[in-house]
Amino acid sequence: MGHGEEVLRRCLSHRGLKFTRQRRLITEAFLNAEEHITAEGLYRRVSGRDPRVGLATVYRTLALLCECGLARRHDFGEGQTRYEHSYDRGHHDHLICQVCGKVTEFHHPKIERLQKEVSEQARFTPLSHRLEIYGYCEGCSPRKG
Amino acid sequence: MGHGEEVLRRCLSHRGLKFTRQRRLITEAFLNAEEHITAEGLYRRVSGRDPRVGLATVYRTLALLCECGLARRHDFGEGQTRYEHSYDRGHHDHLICQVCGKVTEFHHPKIERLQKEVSEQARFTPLSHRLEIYGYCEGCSPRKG
DNA sequence: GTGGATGCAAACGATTTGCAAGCAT
DNA sequence: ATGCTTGCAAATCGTTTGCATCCAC
Repeated sequence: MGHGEEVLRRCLSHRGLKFTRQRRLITEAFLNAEEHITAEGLYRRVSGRDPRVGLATVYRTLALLCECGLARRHDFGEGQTRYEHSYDRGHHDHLICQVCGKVTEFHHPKIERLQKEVSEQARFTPLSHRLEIYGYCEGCSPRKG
Repeated sequence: MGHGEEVLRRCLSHRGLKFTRQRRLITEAFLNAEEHITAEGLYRRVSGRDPRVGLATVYRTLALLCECGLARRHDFGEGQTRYEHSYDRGHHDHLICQVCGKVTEFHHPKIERLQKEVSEQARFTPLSHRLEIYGYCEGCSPRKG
């Protein structure tokens, strides 16, 4: 069992919740899946291994993973939520290609620092943030070639 | 008639579309409403003046306002889209209070510049971006008082 | 007059929930 | 045993769409 599942197990037992077969399957599939997976996509992956797992359980488990700090929700404007791994990963932001949908991550400490400055000026206590840059990735740029 | 409506009228006629009573009512209500209004909220406002306007038309008109550059969609994670005025307004970002839901705007040129830098490094062509900082506004801060 | 616009209700798609049965503790 | 979990189907909720009628041009 991977370390991520161990985290979930602890988080569950701490709250008097159970570590079931479905939760293990879904968590394992999630941790091994591509970043930024969809609930549907994860459901399809899990169904491949065990067709008895329901979509509702995938949603319920993803909610738990978020609460335990193993997943993070993202809305990239596609009409459905994407979930990304957040265990043992530093904070990062996203470049989103409007043509092919590719999502690239980046991290920029200076931007983070300036965000704190802005918050202070507004007497605002920042807890988290979300920075998304939309445009064309290298391959989809119209001025390519 | 305000300047914003004039913009819509031009944008419509340019595409062979019509400037109807409903579109005028909805646009006027939108431009006079609070920033960051919901389709439902705008519908309620418009219904007050003319109960014959349908919610579907509000949605359809908001889509037009977005296409004409008079409105901008935002998802603040409430489960419904909010629309903000974007005519004659510079770009800005948002501080969102997780307790009371208050949205404060800010603008920080240095952050914008750094975003361009990051994009260049990734060979990404930025078209727009979205920066949201979530936390506690002054009044809702737990360390208040 | 004509093609776009409207209202209504039905359709939609992602997500959530009620419930009886199942299973981890 | 106990009560949290599950699958299923039905419900929800914001948003979109089909269609007959209406109206700006």
